[in-house]
Amino acid sequence: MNETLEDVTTIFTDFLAKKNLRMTNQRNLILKMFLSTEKHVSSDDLYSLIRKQDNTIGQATVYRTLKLLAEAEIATIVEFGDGVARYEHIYLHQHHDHLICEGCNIHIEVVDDDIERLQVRLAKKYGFTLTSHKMYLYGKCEKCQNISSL
Amino acid sequence: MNETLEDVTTIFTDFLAKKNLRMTNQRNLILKMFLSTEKHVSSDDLYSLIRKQDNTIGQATVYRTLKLLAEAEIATIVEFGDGVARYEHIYLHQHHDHLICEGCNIHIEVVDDDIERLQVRLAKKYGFTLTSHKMYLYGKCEKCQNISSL
DNA sequence: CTTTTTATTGTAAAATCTTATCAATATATT
DNA sequence: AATATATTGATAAGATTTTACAATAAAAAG
Repeated sequence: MNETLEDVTTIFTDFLAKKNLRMTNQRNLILKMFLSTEKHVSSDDLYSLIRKQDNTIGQATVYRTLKLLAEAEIATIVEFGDGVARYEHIYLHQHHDHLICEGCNIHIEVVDDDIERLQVRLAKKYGFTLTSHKMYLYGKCEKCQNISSL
Repeated sequence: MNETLEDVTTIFTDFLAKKNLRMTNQRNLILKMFLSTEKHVSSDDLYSLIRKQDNTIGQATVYRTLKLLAEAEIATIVEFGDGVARYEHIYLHQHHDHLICEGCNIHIEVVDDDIERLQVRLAKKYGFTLTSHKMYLYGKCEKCQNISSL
C-alpha cells in the first residue's frame, strides 16, 4: 500500500478500459482531488473542493465518478447513518474499523488483528469466504465518560 | 430478552410518559406491527403492512414513531448502504452481526462471543467504554463461491 | 485526415427518502 | 365543561442521488 498518484491513475485507467470506458480530464481531476483528501468525503464535499480548481465541472460527474471509483475498489463507502454517502480511499490508507464516541462524536480508526482473524473463522463456520467487512464500535471516550457521570 | 408484546408496550408507554408524550392508537398499532416483523423493515415496508389494517394512517406517523422507537432503544437502525434506513427490533431478537453474501445477497445473523470480548478490549485500549457496535462481514457463500469459479 | 461511432459531460428534471408545516383532531389537565 | 397540550394526516419542502438528453469529446474506422 504505497502507490503513487500515477500508480492509482493507471489502476483506474485500466479498470475503465476493461469496461470500455475512457479516462477523461474530469475523471482524472476527480481522482486526484479525492486521493488528496484525508478522512471521509461526501460527493458534495468533493464537488466543492473541485469547483475551486475547475468551476465548469458538473455535480453529476462527481457522483458518477465516485461510484466508478468504488467499483474499481479504489474507494469504499462509509456510512454514518445520516443519509449521506461518504467515501474514503484505500491507497495511502490502510484498512481500519471505527471507534466512535457518542458524546463528542470523535472518530478513531482502529485495527485489531485478533478480531480480523476471528472474523475469518466465523465466516468459515458458515461456509463463507470473506472479502471485506465493516465494523463500527460505539461508546464513550474517557472525557465523555466523566462528563456524563456528573 | 423474553418480553411479551404487553411488556414492550409498557416500556414504550413509560418512555413516552417521561418525555411528556402520549401513547396513541397509531403508536400502539405501529409498535405491534413492528414487533410482528422479522428481519429488517424500512419505514416504507412497515407503512405498507400497516395500511392493510388501517388505511387512514399517515406515512409521516410511521417515520415519526420509528424514530421514537429507536430513541427508546426498542428498535435499532441497520444500514445496508442503499440510502434506506431499516429498523429491527431488539425484543424477541438478540443482538447479532451480519454475514452477507455478495453473490446472492443472503443475510445471515451471526454472533461470536470471542469477537464481542475482543471488541471491548480494543475499545478499552483507547479509554472507551462500549455501548454497542455494528459489524458487517461481506463475502461469498458456499454456493456462490462455486458459481464464480466457473 | 475525415467520417462515423461510441462514450462523456453538464444542465436540469425526476426520483427517492425523510423532515417540517399546519390546520384539524384527539388526549390530558384544570 | 373549558382549556391547554400533543398528535395526526396531508402535503409541501428539503436533501441526496439518479436519470434524460442534447452538446461535446474521444476513439475507431475508413
